[in-house]
Amino acid sequence: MASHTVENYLKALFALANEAGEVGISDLSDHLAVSKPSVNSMAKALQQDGFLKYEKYKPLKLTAKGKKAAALVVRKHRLTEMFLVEQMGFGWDEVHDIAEQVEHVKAPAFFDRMDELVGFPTVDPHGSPIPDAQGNVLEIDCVKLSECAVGEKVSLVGLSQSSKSLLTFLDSHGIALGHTFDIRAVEPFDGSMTVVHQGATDQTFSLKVCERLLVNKEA
Amino acid sequence: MASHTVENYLKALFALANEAGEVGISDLSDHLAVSKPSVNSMAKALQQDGFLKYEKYKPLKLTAKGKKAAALVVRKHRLTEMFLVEQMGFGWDEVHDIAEQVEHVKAPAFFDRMDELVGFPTVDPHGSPIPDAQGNVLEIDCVKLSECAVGEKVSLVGLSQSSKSLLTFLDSHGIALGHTFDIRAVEPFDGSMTVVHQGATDQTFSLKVCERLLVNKEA
DNA sequence: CTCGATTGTTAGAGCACCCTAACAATGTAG
DNA sequence: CTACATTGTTAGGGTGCTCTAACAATCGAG
Ligand SMILES: [Mn+2]
Ligand SMILES: [Mn+2]
Ligand SMILES: [Mn+2]
Ligand SMILES: [Mn+2]
Repeated sequence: MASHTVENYLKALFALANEAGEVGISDLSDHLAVSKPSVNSMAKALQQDGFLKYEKYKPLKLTAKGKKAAALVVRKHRLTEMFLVEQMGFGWDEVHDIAEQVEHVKAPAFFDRMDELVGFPTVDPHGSPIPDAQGNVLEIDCVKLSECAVGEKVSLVGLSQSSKSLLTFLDSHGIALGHTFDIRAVEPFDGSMTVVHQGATDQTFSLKVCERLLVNKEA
Repeated sequence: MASHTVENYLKALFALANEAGEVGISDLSDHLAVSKPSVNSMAKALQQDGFLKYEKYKPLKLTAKGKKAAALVVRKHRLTEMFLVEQMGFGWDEVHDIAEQVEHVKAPAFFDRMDELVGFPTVDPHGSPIPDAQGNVLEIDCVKLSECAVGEKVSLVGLSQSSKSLLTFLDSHGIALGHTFDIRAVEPFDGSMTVVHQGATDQTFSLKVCERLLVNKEA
């Protein structure tokens, strides 16, 4: 099994590839808060173990083996988050840091039981998909709220880069997954949007917020 | 916070001191499956951090700080075991290895919630006491079954060194914590005991088994 | 008291992971 | 096409934890 450290590298590689396409040494260095030379030598080590294809000055590419290993760590992370929320009563803004550690436990039965107890979920508490036991990830069909037009009716299905502060913001506005928005107006100047939340209250969100809300049309 | 490795050393030190009194480098070496030179240098490091009093060729002695740190790891381990059994449906013979890893998670809220969800237990699934949040351990009043005499009626309150094979043995004989035994006979030749289990079935246990069953007189 | 077994220590090295300083390659703006 | 910013690499070193080989201290039996 991969070490705690290696698992975190793989997860970061996987996440960055899925949002930025190409992953460079610097991206990983920023994301993991580790120096570039450290990433560089880890890249060589991961290549050695067949997790990565690495060529000098070229973007890093996970191999099939690397992708699967990464997806399985993501699976453990997201199952843990789901378990923490559903079975242990934590808030969706409290679970990421705990899951960041629990994901490294080597005990398949532990995660299998979590899966069972929360009813084999397909998404985590932030709407991100949970890879299956083989490491396959289901793509979720959604767009950023910021890309929607006036008049559309959408429902919140996920978040892109759910940070603690975003989650707190959403909590304070009473917003949760599944809630609906009727888009009333888009301000051309700064891209802020005015919507009707849950068919009831009017709310205005900055572009920054709208870019991080992933929604599904046809509410 | 102490590293995964240091936490395991502290826990071993604590456990060995509580059962063997004096703890030597070799004891720890055996218990942790690590070479004696490794233990030797770790002893110096732990001394450096104030967890241990170390003098050449003398037994190792945990300081108050060391004892508290160790007890808090034990607390996390045993709360985890309790949680795994009570909330997740694992058997008492499956939880130790999982807890051995989960105990190293740095997230007080995680363990506090476990504690709450299982109702602030004082003993783990094997009858061992759970230290409190300050690191105080309650001594449990018990004796080995092997030290009891014919005619006594006792109840099982714990196990000394509960190994997987012991737990499996007990399971296969339908024995659980809280069960009662009427001591019918003690074989002078090999120390084996014949008892009435739960006031119903007759069973005979070898000395080896009887030495690991901790019981309470006056059932 | 002495010898041999046990236990503990030192020396020397390796592996995983991390760092800074210096330099090289790459890509882009002018 | 050059100049500069960005990105990546090498060199060299450090920490935590581990090991084996060799040697030293301690303890108990005879
Ligand atoms: Mn997360
Ligand atoms: Mn992690
Ligand atoms: Mn245990
Ligand atoms: Mn452990």
